[in-house]
Amino acid sequence: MILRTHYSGDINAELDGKEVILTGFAHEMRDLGGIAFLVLRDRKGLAQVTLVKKLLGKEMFKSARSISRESVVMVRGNVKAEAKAPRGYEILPTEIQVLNAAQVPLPLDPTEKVECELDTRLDARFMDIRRPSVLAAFEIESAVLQSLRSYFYQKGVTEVFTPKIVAAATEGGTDLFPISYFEKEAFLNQSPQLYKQMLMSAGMDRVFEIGPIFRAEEHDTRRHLNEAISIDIEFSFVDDKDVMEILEEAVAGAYRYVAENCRYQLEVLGLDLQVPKLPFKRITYSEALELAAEKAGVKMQWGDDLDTETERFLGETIGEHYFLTDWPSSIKPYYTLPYEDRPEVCRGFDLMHPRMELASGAQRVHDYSQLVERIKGKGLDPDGFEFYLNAFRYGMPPHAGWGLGLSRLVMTMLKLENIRDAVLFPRDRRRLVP
RNA sequence: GUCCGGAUGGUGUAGUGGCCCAUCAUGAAAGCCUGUCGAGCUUUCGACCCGGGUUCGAAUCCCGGUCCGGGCGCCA
Repeated sequence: MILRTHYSGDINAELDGKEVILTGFAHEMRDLGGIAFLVLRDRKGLAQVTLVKKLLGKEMFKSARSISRESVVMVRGNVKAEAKAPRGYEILPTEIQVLNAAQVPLPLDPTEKVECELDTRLDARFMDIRRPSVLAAFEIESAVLQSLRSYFYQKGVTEVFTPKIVAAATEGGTDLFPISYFEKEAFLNQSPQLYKQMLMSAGMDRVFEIGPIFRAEEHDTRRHLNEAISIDIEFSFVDDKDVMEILEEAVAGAYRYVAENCRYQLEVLGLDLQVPKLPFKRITYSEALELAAEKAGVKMQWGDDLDTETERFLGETIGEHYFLTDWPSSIKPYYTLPYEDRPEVCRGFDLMHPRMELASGAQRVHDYSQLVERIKGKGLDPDGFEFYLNAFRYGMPPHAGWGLGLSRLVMTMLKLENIRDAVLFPRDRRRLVP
């Protein structure tokens, strides 16, 4: 039993005279006395239901015009082409049922006439998402995922899931959330990194995973969350340059897919989406440092991680997506492969949007002894990595991969101010509910 | 963690010592209106984050707390 024949957005004047059943929320009511207009909203748009007192009779007219905003209603009626109606059609109802009445007052205004603060919106997120521009962002996020998945499948990549509950801090540095796992202590995984590498040793050759990652860092910015969705790939028998091409194609492909398939949502958001041009610029870490020193007088030592100021300067100067490559080995993780002829530089890269980092990846170390040395060099204990290191002892193909933040991709694509706008129920330093 | 800013009806706001039993918009309730499309008009309802202090008088100034926003830090 499906309680509708059409979505509002699917109706057009060509259905003139046809009976339809629409279900959705009572968006607003404009009552002119002898005639009233009930605007019904569902996820594809708005439909005007015209209530004419003479046609409906006093009783039905009276009860229909008293429907509270945001109540869930079902309308059965006939489509009528009508020049005076928005979008050229209206519904003349024969039956109106309130399936579930909404209480008043509402926690926020779903018609978006009145502004609403982020905190208020997140507290009443279920209703916030009823706002068309909020919903549009999440529908676009779904389209981005669809685009990425189909791109990976077309490239012959196998989709996998790796554990989110893990035994130990796998990479050092970042803080993990401890959880209780029967009689043991366990953690929420910060990244699928070690597992996707192990799958290279397993001969899976090309894998991708889209799933949650958890960071217990106490950061407090518009672009960080403690739970995020990461898009990860790992390919065998390729190098860093190859996976950078995969990355830029995946990102540009997502833009293209959204531009072609999410016209309604982009219109709701008032966006004219420009598909980024390929290939993205490649800038080495050293070049970035020089650029920042020359033009902005930013003084950073070679080997320092780029601070926010430098990152922002580079973004403004370059003005489009770009890769930062050839990082100092000292500031990239142990699994990043150093260049053979100059080991102080490594084959790690970041994909940058002018506003922020979107992804990072690398050619990986695949030699067991070298990996052990790199782990030691970072001040970590190889014993803690035994389950991981074992995969390097019996034939590990050379491999490379990256991890891309889904919410950051959507946030930058849609020019959202805060990453919380790109996550349904964000988890940050303070927010655990809803 | 730190620096800056903020907290006023359900929502978004105005108000920096008396003009405020608090402004405007939206909303809610009632009424008028047959083509609205942010409909219009009339009436009504609904708020100064918590605690302490200064003062004849505090939404407004001071102290403490809580919460929120933004920047930085942190972010393999």
